Amino acid sequence: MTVPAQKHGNASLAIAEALRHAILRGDYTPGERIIQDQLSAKYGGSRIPVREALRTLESEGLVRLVANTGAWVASLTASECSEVYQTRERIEPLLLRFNAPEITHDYIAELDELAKKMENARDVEEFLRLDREFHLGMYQRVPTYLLGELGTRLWNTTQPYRRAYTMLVDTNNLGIVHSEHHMLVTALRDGDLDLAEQVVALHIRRTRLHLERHPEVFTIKTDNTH
Amino acid sequence: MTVPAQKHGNASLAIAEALRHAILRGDYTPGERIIQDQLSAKYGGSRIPVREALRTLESEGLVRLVANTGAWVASLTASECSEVYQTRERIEPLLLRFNAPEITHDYIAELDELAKKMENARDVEEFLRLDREFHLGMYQRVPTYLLGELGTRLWNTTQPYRRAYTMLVDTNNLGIVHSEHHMLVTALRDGDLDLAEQVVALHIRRTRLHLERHPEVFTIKTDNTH
DNA sequence: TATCGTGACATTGTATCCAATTCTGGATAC
DNA sequence: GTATCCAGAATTGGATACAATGTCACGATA
Repeated sequence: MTVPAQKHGNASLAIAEALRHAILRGDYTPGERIIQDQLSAKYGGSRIPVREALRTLESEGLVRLVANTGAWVASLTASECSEVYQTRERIEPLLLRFNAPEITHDYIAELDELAKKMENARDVEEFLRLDREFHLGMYQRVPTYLLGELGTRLWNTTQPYRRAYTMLVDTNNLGIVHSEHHMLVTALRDGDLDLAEQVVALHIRRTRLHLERHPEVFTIKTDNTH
Repeated sequence: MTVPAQKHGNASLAIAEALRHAILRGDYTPGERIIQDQLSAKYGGSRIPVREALRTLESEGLVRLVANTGAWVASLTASECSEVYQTRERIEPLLLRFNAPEITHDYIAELDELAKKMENARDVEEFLRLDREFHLGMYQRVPTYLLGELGTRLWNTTQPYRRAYTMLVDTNNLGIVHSEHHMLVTALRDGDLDLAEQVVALHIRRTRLHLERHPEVFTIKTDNTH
């Protein structure tokens, strides 16, 4: 895949976007080494924009850079992941509150639709896509200075483990998850923002506690952890 | 000031550090344009490490980059600053909880000392330095994956406005601030972590409400805002 | 007078080359 | 068999040069 980079001044951006997508898609495993030359060959260009793209992704927590040594796809330990989830537990309710003015009746209907589709998701990838759309979409109704980015970052860095966990429990054993989604939709429909905040926090908290009981999810990374 | 950068692979780091310090120190005003050539001349080197340093600082929220156009020292509007404070209100109590195990009796004594020194601070700069040490020091007892960095970032991006606000109200009109600091020390000494969390949140909340009543603090930026 | 090109200039973005550092694998010593 | 050390290769970091882009003053035109 060669990124055209038609215009000058967008190569690093385009590479960052492509690599971010590839990582979230699961094309790379956590802990995998990234070689600048390989990326510049793949996307067509010199190593300079690749280096800038790696810096960008590092700041998003998706890549880990070590001076004079190299870059790796970020990997989390179980306790680091737990920390991210605890952070989400505090941030996402606030994000919901910021976005509340634009969570209209029409949009709540869309959320309801998404929640139903998730129940019938055929495979893990479809479930993950819908889950992401359900949660992150809700947080992007209103433009924010940093909360939106922060929420996305927290979501992105935990993506490989969410995938591994979802595959572990299988998509039809997610009853509680679906209940919580419907509870959230109901709370929003009732205009009960305090309850909605609590449901979001509980949803994240319960998932974290589940994850903490499955440390094997965190062994998918390759051994070149550094 | 020329950064030595003796070893290969540290120039961008050194430049980032120097520039970060300069911004926090107030050498640049929010909204000020940053020219890559000027920085590379100042710190001695080519523009490549300067560019990487700018990317790093952008990810910290201290610099704003626009493709093909340039870089500016970050500036906040009143509502953006309010958002940062609301985020701090949720994050810092969690940070306190993470660090609690290492907030020993000896360290609480240090905090008490800092709180007292702050009451006798001669000028604004000294007050700001002590205030930073009091709050951020408390959050760096235990190494974290991202919470520590996040707390520092939220603190740093609001630094120019904290300075402007402190100059506005003068250092001897900060009675409530000092009371809150002592309340926090007391709560920690009593081992009442829930109360400590609440004091931190209230401390931030009250400051935010004060700031919101002083929009003139946000007019210090130069006009080339973009 | 206000608005819209238009050009030169300033500044940023990228490629190429070279230097510095780290990594690898095998030879040697114990 | 294991550890240590030392080339050589692989890889990253940085400097210079040039291309692409944006800025801004200036003048033409309505």
